[in-house]
Amino acid sequence: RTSEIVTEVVNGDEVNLPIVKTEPWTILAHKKPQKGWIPYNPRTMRPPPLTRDTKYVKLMSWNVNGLRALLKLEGFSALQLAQREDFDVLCLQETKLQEKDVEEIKYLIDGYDNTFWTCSVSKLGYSGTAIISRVKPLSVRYGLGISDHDSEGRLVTAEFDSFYLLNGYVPNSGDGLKRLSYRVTEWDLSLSNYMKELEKSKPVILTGDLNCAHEEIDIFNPAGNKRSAGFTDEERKSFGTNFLSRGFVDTFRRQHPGVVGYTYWGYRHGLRKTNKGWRLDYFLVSESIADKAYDSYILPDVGGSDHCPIGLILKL
Amino acid sequence: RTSEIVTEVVNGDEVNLPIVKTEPWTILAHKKPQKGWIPYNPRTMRPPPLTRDTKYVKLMSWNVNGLRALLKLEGFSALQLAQREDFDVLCLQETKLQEKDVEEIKYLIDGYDNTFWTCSVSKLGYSGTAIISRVKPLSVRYGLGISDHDSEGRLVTAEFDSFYLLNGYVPNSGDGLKRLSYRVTEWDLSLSNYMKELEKSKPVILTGDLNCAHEEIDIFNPAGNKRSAGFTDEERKSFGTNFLSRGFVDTFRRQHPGVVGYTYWGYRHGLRKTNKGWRLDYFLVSESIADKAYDSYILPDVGGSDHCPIGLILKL
DNA sequence: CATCTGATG
DNA sequence: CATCAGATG
Repeated sequence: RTSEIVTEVVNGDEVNLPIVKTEPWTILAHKKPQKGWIPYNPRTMRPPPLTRDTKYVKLMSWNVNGLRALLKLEGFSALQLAQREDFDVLCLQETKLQEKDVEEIKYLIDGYDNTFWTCSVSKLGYSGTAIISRVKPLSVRYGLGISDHDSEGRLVTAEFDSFYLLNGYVPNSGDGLKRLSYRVTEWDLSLSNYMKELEKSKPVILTGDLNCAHEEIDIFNPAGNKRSAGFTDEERKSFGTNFLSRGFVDTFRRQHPGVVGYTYWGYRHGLRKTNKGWRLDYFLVSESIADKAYDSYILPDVGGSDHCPIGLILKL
Repeated sequence: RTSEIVTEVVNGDEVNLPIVKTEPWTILAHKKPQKGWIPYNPRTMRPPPLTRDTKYVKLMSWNVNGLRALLKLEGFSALQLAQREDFDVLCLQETKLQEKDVEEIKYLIDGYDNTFWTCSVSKLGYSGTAIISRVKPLSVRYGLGISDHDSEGRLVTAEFDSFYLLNGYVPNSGDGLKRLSYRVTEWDLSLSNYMKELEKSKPVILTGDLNCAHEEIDIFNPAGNKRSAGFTDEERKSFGTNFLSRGFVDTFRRQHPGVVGYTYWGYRHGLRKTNKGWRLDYFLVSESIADKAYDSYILPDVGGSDHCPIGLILKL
């Protein structure tokens, strides 16, 4: 596979963007869009850049659906993405790395030498996360600290001065919803308990693929997906009770009520071209810092995975 | 993958050859070539075409290493190969088709409507053979008629007026030679018994991937492969006792003593470019018709598989 | 270094 | 329609 390489003028220079240029934000692909819903368009809906004297941190999150495959993609460059987006921390999900692969790939972006990886030990080449940071975290922990839930490498936490950053890949409920009850009653609950525990000492940020489109606005065909993994009532309710009701704010939705912004499009049937997607990737933050979220954004034009990256600019 | 498409002038017309142009015949890749050995070169070593008044049949055999992959190869056309080589019957091995795939692919070459397929039922997507013929055979049988050996779809026999044509894919002895004894004591023996049985009524032709390089001349590095599947003493001896000593003639070797002609080059390490190969594919014929073998040849320039096609022109 | 399957999403 | 693994050659 080759990612379509698009040449664009950035700051007066011609650069090759290591992206697939689909412009999904031009399309609102809802079966019955409610009145007032509009498509997310990063070109018009992002606030102006912060000035240099404002202290802030830029976080990015991306489910890469296999990091080795992404890095092999012709035209893709992690360094270029880092330079263009200028993030301080990059959180990856579904790296699908084995522990033996991590050593080779560990320092994939120059200048980001603090990297922390989880790998599934139960199923090889499955799941996996990474936190890749410019600055050294105060501490790092892997998993939930509950060995029952930690064999699939789904969570890594980095502690920074003013917050804990959790990078999670929530279990998919699977075909036939065979893992739905585990996912909702065990994983979501354990994760939110863990977050509440951490919150006692510092604000918490949870990012990653939470494998749930919360409301009808977050999925292109709500009616047709009521029993699809990621949009069951059980998962949506769990999202509400475990995360939102316990004091974590969905930063994109707070910033953009009534805006349709997807972060995932299945590979099958060219759903990305017609913007038939789901919003599965989030930045949730403790209520106490929700007002510091300056911009919670989506980069729907970055290809190479069935998910696109999302970002959060947090004022400090 | 793309096969390198080569344009060449054939009969005054420019045609795109659906082939990988490697010219292995220019190289004699023997560790210690014995005096007098020369590389096979189809451009200089093939006899002149038979005139139109001579009755003959043209048989071709090819281990395609996955027929669906071959057909998907950009630049490959089965019809073009058929037109260029003008064979009457094409025998394939390692089609790797499942029974459910056969229906779609069955009539892959216009004008060759008599097609007969075997598929492995024990291991899906493994082994498999086909006979694809312009003329309708008098009868067809699948397998050896011994159910123990017939679950892997390794043999198909077509009866024509003046011979039986057997198309076989002999079991590989495997890593660690774990199947060596089965292959030699069961398969080779059963196959040659079956051939002798058929021979009572008509001459027999066996073609296909016999998974054995018979003599040192048939492999680029004999010393290094004494315990490799396909060149063990056991397999070589079995080739001699089961086939040659029982009255079947290796037509290529009889026509070309002292000529190094390979039909297989492992994908690893670019062995094809340096002509480091094996001769694993054969046309063996009953002694009674050996003198009618006008040309037993190899087409080392046809790519798309780790084996190349071989052919036999048999006068009738 | 290819093919295939089968699991997973 | 992608990723990955593992079997096979």
